[in-house]
Amino acid sequence: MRIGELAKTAGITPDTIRFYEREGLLPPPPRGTNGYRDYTPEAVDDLQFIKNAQALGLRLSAVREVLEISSAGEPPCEHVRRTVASRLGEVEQRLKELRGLRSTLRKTLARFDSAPPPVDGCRCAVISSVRYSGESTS
Amino acid sequence: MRIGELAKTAGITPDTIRFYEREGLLPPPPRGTNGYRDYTPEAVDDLQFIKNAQALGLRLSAVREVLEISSAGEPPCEHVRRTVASRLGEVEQRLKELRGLRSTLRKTLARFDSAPPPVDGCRCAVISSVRYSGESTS
DNA sequence: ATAAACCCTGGAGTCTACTCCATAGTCAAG
DNA sequence: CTTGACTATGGAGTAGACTCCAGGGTTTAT
Repeated sequence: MRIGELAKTAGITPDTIRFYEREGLLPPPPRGTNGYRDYTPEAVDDLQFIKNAQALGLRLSAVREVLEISSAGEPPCEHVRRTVASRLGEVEQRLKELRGLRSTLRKTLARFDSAPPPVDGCRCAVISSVRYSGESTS
Repeated sequence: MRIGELAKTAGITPDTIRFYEREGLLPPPPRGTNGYRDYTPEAVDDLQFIKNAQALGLRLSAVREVLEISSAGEPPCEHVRRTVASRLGEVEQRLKELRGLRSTLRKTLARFDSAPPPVDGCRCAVISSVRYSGESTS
């Protein structure tokens, strides 16, 4: 099948597929005499694999690592397990941060209700008095 | 004071201060005859204000909005309140997503324990069978 | 006087995962 | 045959918040 059909089947765009190929995430398919990529149905699974990995919050670089190990003949499962475990750690850390941030935001909002009326030319007394507990935010 | 001293006091780098100035987040200070920036102690508060806003997870563009409103003579408090409230909504949404992702990751990890031993040349049965509930992840 | 440490500018690079573009060749339908 | 839909390539652009660099002037301490 051609790239457009594959894209529609996988629910992404041809541009993304070509991007994955450039990035080494998708094996380059054979080409027809016109130069068009000619995919086998396997490519759908390849793309689904990438989507699944992304759904776990893995980066494309992690996917590439897995594929490299895999194409070296090793079963990449142990590597994947470690990647997933490490990702879980990140997510838990992030949850902690966000809970702290939520608390700060709530307190900040509450402070607006008890804040003195704004003075002309002031910056914002509430923000100026923010005290935060967490670290990174974004 | 000069930029290096201000930077040290505020706990950031001179590069970041110049960046803020370029971005309109920090008023350009007067210059000495040598062209060096010459800050008043107020600049420390200005930087602290930015840091506080960032600690609430606000973007620099939001900070800039606040400063623009403020320098137009209006007290920006109501705008800030709405910004903070909206940010709280984002954070709560993100918490929801991350809890979903954490659950998926945990289930995925658990599946490694009950997975059949890896076969040579396999991609990774566990990832291939991921079923996710949440939407965005990153 | 000389070296270390500071300051200036404009501009490019970082990271991630795409997305869009121009230019051009190819194919299918009417 | 023309029109429109598809494909190809290489390269640039996006967001966000910096960070680093080259190439040059200045200050400070020894």
